[in-house]
Amino acid sequence: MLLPYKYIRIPKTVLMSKERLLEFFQKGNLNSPAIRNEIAGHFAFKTVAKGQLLLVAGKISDEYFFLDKGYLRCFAYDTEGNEVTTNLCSPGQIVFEISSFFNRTRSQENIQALTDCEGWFINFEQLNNLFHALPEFREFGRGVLVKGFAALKTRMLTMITETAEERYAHLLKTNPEIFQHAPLKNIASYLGITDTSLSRIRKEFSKK
Amino acid sequence: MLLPYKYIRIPKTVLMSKERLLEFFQKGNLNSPAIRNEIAGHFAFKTVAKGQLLLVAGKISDEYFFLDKGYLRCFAYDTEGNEVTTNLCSPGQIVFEISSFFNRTRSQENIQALTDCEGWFINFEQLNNLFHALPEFREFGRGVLVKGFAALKTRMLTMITETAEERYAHLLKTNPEIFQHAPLKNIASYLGITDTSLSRIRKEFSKK
DNA sequence: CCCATTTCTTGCCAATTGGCAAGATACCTG
DNA sequence: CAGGTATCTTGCCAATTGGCAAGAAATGGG
Repeated sequence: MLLPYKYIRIPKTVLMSKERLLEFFQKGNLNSPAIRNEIAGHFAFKTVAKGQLLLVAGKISDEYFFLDKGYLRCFAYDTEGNEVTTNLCSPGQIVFEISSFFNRTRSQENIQALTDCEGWFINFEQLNNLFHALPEFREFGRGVLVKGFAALKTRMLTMITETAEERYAHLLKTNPEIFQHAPLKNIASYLGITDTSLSRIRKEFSKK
Repeated sequence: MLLPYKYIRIPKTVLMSKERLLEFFQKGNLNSPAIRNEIAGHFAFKTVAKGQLLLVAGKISDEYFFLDKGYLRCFAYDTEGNEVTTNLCSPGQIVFEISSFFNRTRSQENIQALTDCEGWFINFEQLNNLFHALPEFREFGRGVLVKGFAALKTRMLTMITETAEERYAHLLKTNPEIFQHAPLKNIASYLGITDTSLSRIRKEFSKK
């Protein structure tokens, strides 16, 4: 029996080239092409369809995922059970739940595809082996953590020092594409406001 | 000529024992006493008098500092030049500015002693050498970053989901000692509110 | 292409938080 | 221990943000 068409179709856009993964390594100061290729060889291809979860709360994050194409969001829940978008991820980033991944504990967060996504992943054991085998890759891996940490510190500072409208204006300037891919209600909770307030802020903002 | 007394006096409480540093290593899964001692051997003693800066904005953070006694705060500036307390640090923690330290860039933040402090530090070069030499210590070092990252993520989530009063109540419950050592205006900006609002929240809160 | 569902906007009003300034309190230094 | 400085509190009022509900718009699945 033939499988239904939708199960065997591979979108034409899926080229499965590690080009951008290798570029990402290069930007992260992995200067030896041989080492970049060696590392990339341990990453496997993965797609996540729009709406699907790359990580489900309660499970252990075991994919250190380089997002090649598409957009993802991370979300947790508040005390009343409402979803709160904790991060919005664009292509060219590593996406995973740091605490669950490295401590091997159940994740508090979910990671969901906002659009159809493609990328490359490696699991904890293989990543750790590579870290211990390759000093350059350790430095690279630390750089990924440091960059993420610094970004979150900056975001926390803006939560303290800026108004909702200023945070909105800043996101619109630095990450305009996300508005094409994430629902406004997700962007609202990411900015720390309600969707109602974001709607009003956008209305005011468009007048200027 | 004799030095004035205050320049040569060493407080009686300064025992300069690495006891708590070694305990901290043990809690961080460094299970070999020999390795713990080896690592501790590279840390040097340091005091910071109340009000003094462990790190000055514009300089490169080069001290990975284990806070043994006392309390520290990290602070940055908003666009109008007002101080914003970005972190409050209690004994038993590693304190440094991650981005400046690992990227060797100028710090945006200051680190200031809220009380007289004592602790142990190691510089970037020595720390990095130890990381490359000792796999266990790398895991430990990663654990320090992961823990700090996770704590900041939790704090960001509370900034989004909780009211100022709830954040205050939470800090009072989880870190009551800090109220003995940090001025309320620092605690206020750490909580993301003005000192005026914190004062009112405390007034309301004490009624309950 | 149509219907159901989700998302977004808007009006009305309330709750939260902030800004300013004055007075009270605590703290440091000589 | 006295005076100056920094911190904290409080009153008054304004700005920001939220809650709810209804309707509009967009989206997705059959």
